[in-house]
Amino acid sequence: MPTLNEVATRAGVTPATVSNVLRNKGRVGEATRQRVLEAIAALGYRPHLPARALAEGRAPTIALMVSSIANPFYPEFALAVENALRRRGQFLIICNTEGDPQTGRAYLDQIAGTLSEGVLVMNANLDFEDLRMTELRGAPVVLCMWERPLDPPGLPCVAVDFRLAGELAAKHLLELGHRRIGAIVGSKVYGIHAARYEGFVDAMRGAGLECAAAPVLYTPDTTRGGYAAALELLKAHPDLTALFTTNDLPALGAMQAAADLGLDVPRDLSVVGITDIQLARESRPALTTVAVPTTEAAEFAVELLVDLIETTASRAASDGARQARVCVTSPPHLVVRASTGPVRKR
Amino acid sequence: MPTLNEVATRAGVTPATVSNVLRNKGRVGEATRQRVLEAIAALGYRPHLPARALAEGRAPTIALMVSSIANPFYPEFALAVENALRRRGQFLIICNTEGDPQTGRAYLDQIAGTLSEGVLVMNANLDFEDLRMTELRGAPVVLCMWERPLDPPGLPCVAVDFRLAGELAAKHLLELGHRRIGAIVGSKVYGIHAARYEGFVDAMRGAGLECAAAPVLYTPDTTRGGYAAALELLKAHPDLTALFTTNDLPALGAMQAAADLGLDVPRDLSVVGITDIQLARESRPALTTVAVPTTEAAEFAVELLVDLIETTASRAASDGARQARVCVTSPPHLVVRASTGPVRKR
DNA sequence: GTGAAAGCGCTAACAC
DNA sequence: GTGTTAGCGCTTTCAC
Repeated sequence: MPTLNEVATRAGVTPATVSNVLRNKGRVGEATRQRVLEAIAALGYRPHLPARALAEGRAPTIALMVSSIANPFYPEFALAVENALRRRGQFLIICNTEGDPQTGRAYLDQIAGTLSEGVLVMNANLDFEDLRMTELRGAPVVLCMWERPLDPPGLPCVAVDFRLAGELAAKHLLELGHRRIGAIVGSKVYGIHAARYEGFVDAMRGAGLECAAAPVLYTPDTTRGGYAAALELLKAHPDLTALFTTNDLPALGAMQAAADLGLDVPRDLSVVGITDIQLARESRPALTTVAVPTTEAAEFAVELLVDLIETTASRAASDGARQARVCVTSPPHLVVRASTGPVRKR
Repeated sequence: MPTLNEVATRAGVTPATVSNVLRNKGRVGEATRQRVLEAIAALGYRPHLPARALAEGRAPTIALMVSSIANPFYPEFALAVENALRRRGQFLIICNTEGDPQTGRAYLDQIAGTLSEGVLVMNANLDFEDLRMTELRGAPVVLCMWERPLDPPGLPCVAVDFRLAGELAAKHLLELGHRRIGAIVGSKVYGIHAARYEGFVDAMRGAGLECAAAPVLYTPDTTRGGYAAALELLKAHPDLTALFTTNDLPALGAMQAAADLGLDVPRDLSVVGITDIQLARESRPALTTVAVPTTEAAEFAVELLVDLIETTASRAASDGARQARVCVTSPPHLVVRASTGPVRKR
């Protein structure tokens, strides 16, 4: 591979000039610029990114930490992130933590601040301590889907009003006349679905329904989890006419469970989810859900991260204790499809 | 961030020694080793990956080119790749080409051989010329899911016997007594589903059925595509009792179309796919499909790529025209679920 | 066993 | 406008 030096020799200039041409910095005469560009083309020169990273003190990649890229929601998000990064000439490294804080830490230790300029964190079950440590080491961190806009985590984040999402889902069911509503809450462990459930509870209370009356089940945030939970819930409470779930995957699972129990969705049972992943549109019946602005969140996250990287670079670790920035997306909104319908006596 | 040099000073040795300790190379006295390790721990030293990459002449990442990481099959594959890479201390960069050769080329130009030591290519609609160019530049390339083990592409690849997959799917339908079978072939454009269809045709011929009799439709390799194709096929040929599709996504779409036409799967219509993505298990009815060894393919691909990287590094571009290696996975196998059943007069 | 020195390919001050 | 000079943080021969 040709180096910048060889380009310089061939064009009869010094490396510095080639570098300037390459990055449109410094003043370069039009004639020289042409000669340099010709040399670059002739040699097929391409900048060596690690060398540039070393010299600049910043690498052209960012890391996206997810528990598993195979979870259907993450790829949609990752795609949006990659797009935003590509526009800025950055590259995306995918880090699967497998929900294990140790694996996450190992990744952070290895690449944060060296190979990766910054870190994007989707629900990956990371230690907040590790993340703060990462920040201190000079690699900005952004939490990608914080659920409580009003209750920031002490780390920069993109916040989505998931409480509202839960509320909208619940209100939709209430408006359809449902009163006996079961709730399936994904991943209590990670603690990220609490706000959604709160929104649900608020709406129920608002309708004069004491929520303790509604059966709740906590379950892993997967189709399988939703399936099992729905089965259990529906067997224990045959009078339920609707199921609220904190995520689309469990909702999809719940619909399968209903089918297996011989229940027709939405005639016998209404099901509503949250997020609006691609699958929600494609399931039969298509899932009614509260759509979350995924792409917007991804773009905000990248924007915020890049911003932090710039400022971190400039202020040379002056005031560490500054307020962590939080960036709120536009609100989630209800998408009515075929999985919900008016309540019906059975 | 502390540097290797600082570690050396603190431990009272030279950088070379620290480097040796770090990589277990060269002889280092046990006492010194201890002092160095202490210094590393005390300072919280972590190697600067770009610097190492520059010095070693090789970066610790590989690039995975896919048309879109949001396509449900790729994340499963990407997960397996990431796992295999992580075990080897390499990192994964995701490159979405959006099915556009230009975008692919831009990626290759930027990172192949600089940021990325090698390139893994999933069906990403890349120019083979660009790939060969990439190889010449010193960055090995591996095609991840070549469909014809017997007909290598002139690039190193992991081959899966997709012709057999098609054959198995067809034979399954034939054994169930189906004779009027429609075929939905995904993405003729990319040319990657031809072998699957060939296998289907072979099996049909083997059963004494002239295949021209079976209606075929080419369509994008998506749920939506399968949906539209199935709708068209079933309307034009109401006598069809089964649908063969070259991929799971279109198969899933076909099942939706059947449902929307009031057909019961599998009573009125059997549907079979190829691949066995996660969704296949989770759909209702669960999809009968021919499972492809995804994880194995991912592991083979990484192994092959790493191998090529080593040999490329050692033989200093001596014999360029060597035979491209092809690595064949274990054969696909039929997974019978609920979407296929015995033929029934209607 | 450990140290000294050169260099990987590039950027960034500053001098001319 | 363009060249000169130092590094960036690490690995790697080769002396000692």
